[in-house]
Amino acid sequence: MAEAKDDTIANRISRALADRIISGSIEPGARLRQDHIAEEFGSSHVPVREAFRRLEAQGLAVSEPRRGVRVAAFSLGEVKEVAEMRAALEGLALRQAGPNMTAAILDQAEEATRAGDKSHDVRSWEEANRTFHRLILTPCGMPRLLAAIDDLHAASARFLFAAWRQEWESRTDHDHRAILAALRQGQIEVAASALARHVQWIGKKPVRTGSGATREAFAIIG
Amino acid sequence: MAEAKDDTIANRISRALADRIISGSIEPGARLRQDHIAEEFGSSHVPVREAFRRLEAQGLAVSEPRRGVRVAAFSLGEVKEVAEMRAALEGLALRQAGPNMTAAILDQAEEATRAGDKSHDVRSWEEANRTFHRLILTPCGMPRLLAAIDDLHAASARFLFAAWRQEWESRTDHDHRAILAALRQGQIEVAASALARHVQWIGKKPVRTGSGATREAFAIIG
DNA sequence: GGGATTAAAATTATCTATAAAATATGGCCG
DNA sequence: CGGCCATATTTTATAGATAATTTTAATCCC
Repeated sequence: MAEAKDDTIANRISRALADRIISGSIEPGARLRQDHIAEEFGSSHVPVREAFRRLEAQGLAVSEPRRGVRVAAFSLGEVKEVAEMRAALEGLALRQAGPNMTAAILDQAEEATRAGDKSHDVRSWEEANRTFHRLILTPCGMPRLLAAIDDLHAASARFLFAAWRQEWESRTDHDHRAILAALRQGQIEVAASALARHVQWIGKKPVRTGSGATREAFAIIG
Repeated sequence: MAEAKDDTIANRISRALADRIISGSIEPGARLRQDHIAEEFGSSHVPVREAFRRLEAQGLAVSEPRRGVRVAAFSLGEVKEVAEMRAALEGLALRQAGPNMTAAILDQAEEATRAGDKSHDVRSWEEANRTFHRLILTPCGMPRLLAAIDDLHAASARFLFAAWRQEWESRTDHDHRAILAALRQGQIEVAASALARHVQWIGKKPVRTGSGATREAFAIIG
C-alpha cells in the first residue's frame, strides 16, 4: 500500500476499532478497555489511548475521564442528524465539484454503482456505495469538507449495518443512476438536490428480533 | 467551574494549545515539540500526544508520523472552504432551530451583539460573536452538528486573528441585527439565508506588514 | 431476606525509561 | 573552497511500572 509508510500503531488500532464499531461487531455502549485492547494488538496502552482520542473525535466513541471510554450509542435522532448534515455537506461538495467533473469520473462512478448492485452482503455494498459518493464529490477539491463527509459516512454505515445485519437483499440503486444522469447532462443543481434527498431518505423496515417478535427498524439507503 | 471534575491533563493541554493556535501566538507551520510542551505543563509527553491527536482532529494541527506535529497552515482557499461549510451547516442548524426559538434567546443574542459592538479588541469581539451564533443555533438540538460548527468557528477565528491582529477597529454588526429581526418576525428562511451570506462574506483589507509595506489581506466578519 | 457499607480487584491516568528514526553538525576528501 | 558521508544530538514512538479512582463483590446489620 502507498500509505504503509505513515502507518503508526495508533493509526492501525484506531482503524481496526472503527471498523469493528461500524460493522457492529462491538455493541453500542460496550466498554473499550485499554489494557485488553493493547494486549490484543501486542502493543502498550499508550497508542491505544491515542486511538481512543481519534475515535472520540469521529463520534464513534465517548469518553468519561477516569471512567473509561465506551462505544457511542446512537439513536434514531442522531441518525437523522447525520443524514441532514450529509445532505447539507454533500450538496455543497457536489455543487463545487460540478465544474471539475469529467466523463471518466462518471464512468467510474457508474461502475461503482454496478458493483453495488451485484454485491450480496452489506459490507461490499457499503464499500461500493462509499466509492460512488467519494468519486463524484472528490473533484470539489475541498479536503476538509471531504474529511468531514467521510466521518459522517462512517457514522451512517454504522447504522446501516445495525439495521440490516439480519436480513439483507441486494437491490439496484436508482438514485445513484439518476444522479449520474443529471451530472452527464451538466445539470448540477438537479444532481445536487437529488443527492441531498437521496442521503436523507430514512426507511422503515420490520426486523425480526432475537426473541422472534418483529419490531420497526430504520434504515438508510445512501 | 462545573467542568473542573472532568478535567484531565490532556484536555487542559489541548485547550491551551488550541487557544494559542487560534489566537495566532504560535505561527502556522511551527513545530510542536512534545517534550518541550510536556516540560512547560509539568507533565510527561503522554498526555501531550493525546492532546495532539485532538488538535489534529480539529484541523488545528497536522501530524506526519515519525516527523512530528506542526501547527496547520491555512491558505485563502481553506478559509473559503471553512466559510462555505459554515454557511451550509449554520443554515441547516438555524432552520432546525427556528421552531424552538424563544424571545428570551433572541434577547440574549441581541445583548451579545451589543457586547460585540462595544468591544475594543479582537478577542472580546470574537467571544461575543461566537456567543451570538451559539445562542441562535443551540435550539436546533443537534449536538453533533453544533460540535462540528464549533470546530469550524475555531478555524475561522484563527484566520480572523491573523488578519486583524495589527489594526482592529470596533464596528457595529448590521448582519447580526438583520438576522435577529427576521427571527423575531418568524421568517426563518430569510434569517437562514442571511446567516449563510453573512458567514461567507470574506473581505479584503490592506494590512501593513512588519517591513512597512502594505499587502492585501483577507478577513471574515462573522 | 434486602439494602447499605466496606474491602478487594480491576482499570484508568500518569510518569519514567528505552529503542528507533530523523535532523543537524562536523570532518574529510575531491 | 565546496560537496558528501559519517557521527552525534534531538525528537518521536513505544514499553514497562506506579499511584489513584472506580467498579465489583462480599459481608454485616436491620
